[in-house]
Amino acid sequence: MRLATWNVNSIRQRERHVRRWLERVQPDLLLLQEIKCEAGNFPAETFRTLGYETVAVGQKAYNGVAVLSRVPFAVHHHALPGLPEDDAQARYIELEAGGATIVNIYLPNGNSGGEAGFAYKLAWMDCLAERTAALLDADTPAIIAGDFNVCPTDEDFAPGTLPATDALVRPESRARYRRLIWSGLTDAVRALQPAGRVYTFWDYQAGAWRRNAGLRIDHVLLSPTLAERLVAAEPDRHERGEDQPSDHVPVLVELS
DNA sequence: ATGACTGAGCATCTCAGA
Repeated sequence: MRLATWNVNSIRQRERHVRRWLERVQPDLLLLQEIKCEAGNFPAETFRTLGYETVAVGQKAYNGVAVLSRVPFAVHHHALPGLPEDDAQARYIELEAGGATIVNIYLPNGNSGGEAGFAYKLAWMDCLAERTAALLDADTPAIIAGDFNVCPTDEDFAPGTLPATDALVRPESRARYRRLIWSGLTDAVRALQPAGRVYTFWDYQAGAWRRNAGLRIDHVLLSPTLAERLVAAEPDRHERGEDQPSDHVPVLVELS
């Protein structure tokens, strides 16, 4: 099985990029974040003609997640279980496909909205940890993937790109990411490339792509039995060099 | 010294992204 995650920064601006990428790579599942539209405006028909069925959870202007699949699936949750009922931010889809639970997340950035915005990020991460612990306790094969908005270690961002006060690297964010790892999940990319510069995002500003001043914030986490089947895991840097690209590239994982 | 974005929206600025 081949699965990818990709923050597209507006599906309406990136529809042709996604279409071309699906034709080239042909993954079984593609998890999208920041579709930036309501579910009814998601271009599902475009992807259906390529053999992919779609589920989208969206809202106007911000956030939004979707899953494209060419294998049968069943949607289990349209929001992160445990969050307040009135939380309307479109950041989570959980489904079952290929005998595994697939969780697609767009984790809050945490840099806007002051301390309240950062507190929301941390609460969201606490809630995610509860959810993943429940899946692992039940021995459910699970993949937790998406835009985590966390650089797990200092090796996961280019020197000088972020101040220590940034929500992507603050100790509180990293501690919660580590809790996910310590609970038994495997970071697929780092399992195969334990050290060195691996990035999934390059800012549009200041020539970040040209200087390779990137961040590694898009992750694929695997439950133990799926981690044993890990064959490949790598960001597709090619996409960042395309015309009018997203600031994130796809991360592709292959399981035997 | 360096370089100076992108997308959405009740829009021609503001907010968010990271």
